[in-house]
Amino acid sequence: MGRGKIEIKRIENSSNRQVTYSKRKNGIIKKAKEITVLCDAKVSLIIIASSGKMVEYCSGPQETRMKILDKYHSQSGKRLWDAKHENLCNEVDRVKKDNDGMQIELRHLKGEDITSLNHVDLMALEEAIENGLASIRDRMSKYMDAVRENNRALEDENKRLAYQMHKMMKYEENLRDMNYNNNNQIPFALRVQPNQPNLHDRM
Amino acid sequence: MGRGKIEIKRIENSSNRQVTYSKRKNGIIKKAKEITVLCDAKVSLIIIASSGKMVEYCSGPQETRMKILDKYHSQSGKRLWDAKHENLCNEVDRVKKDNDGMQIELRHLKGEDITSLNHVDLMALEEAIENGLASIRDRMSKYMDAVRENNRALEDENKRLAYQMHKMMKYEENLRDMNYNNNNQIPFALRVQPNQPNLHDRM
DNA sequence: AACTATTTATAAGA
DNA sequence: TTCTTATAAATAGTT
Repeated sequence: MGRGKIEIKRIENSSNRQVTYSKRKNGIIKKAKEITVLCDAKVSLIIIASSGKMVEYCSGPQETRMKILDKYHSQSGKRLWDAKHENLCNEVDRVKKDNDGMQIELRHLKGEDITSLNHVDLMALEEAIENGLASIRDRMSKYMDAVRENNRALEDENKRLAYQMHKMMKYEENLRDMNYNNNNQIPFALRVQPNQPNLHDRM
Repeated sequence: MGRGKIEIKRIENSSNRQVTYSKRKNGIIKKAKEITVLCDAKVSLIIIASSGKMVEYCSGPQETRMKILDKYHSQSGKRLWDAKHENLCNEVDRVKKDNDGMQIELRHLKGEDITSLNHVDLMALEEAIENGLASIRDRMSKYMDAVRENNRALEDENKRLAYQMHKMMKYEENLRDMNYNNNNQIPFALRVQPNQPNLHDRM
């Protein structure tokens, strides 16, 4: 119906196709409205262009479409909602399963509910926590290293000093032995205890 | 389009209405098929006569109608499915939201994706991690305390020893000054450096 | 988006 | 319903 007859097959020229789509889409919707009014019919019409854009017509208010689709469902016998319904149920189950798993993992990472874990689980959990706290641990362990190194150096120096003190005390005794005539100029308080007992037990 | 023009309003004559319905119904379905082929469109069309009889056209196989209705659902935002479906959809959304939240929390606890957090979030996260690792921290901090305490004690003793060394060296000098006649019995290597420089900088 | 020559749909009649 | 047919409507190609 136009200047020339056309075959009913895909219009290859893209812009022609687009124009024809627009015209015919309007035509169909107009027809749908007309049959609705003329004949008391109910119509649900949805058209989606190849671009994805959708237009729709529905006789009557929104709820009408639902009734129409219900009727379709019951008369065609084809599963339309059931399949959808089933898919949704499956998805809910799947996501809930994920949820439960993550909830447990979260509680474990927070140190809760870990009494029931066996030693393999615990090791895996420990590894996860350790990885997660890598940065904090890094800082802490570096700090610790510094403290211990300082500690060790102090111990070394301490030993050295104690050793020298010891030698020096011996020397002092020698001097005193060799010089009875000199009056004592070293107050007793200055005498050295060469080492402090039990210092290492505090670790 | 016929022998006479008609107004678009309900056809009161019942059999006329029925005839017109039949003709126009076929016309619309034909048009729907044509636009499907000509323009690559997707169409879902359901027509219900006032008698209740339904006819339908769907471009493509059965599953296409579901896709079309899905598209309708998502683009129009209008509720199409019954309450059961809606509840399921809501549940899926809710559970997925939970899922996402937990996934994020998990990643944060594992130290991932934390660059985007502001300082309040980070503090909360830190607190959670700290609580979770309370036992590990406890052990570590007790150990650390012991190390530091030992360190401090060693430092104190070190200072005390150094002070006494200092005094003793003075005393030795006095002794030497007072006894020029004695030959030197202290090798140079035994002379004490009273303290070790920069020891605290290692912290 | 408008025009218009044609095709197509269909109202009325049988 | 279906067929026919005159006529209204839709629209393909064009501007």
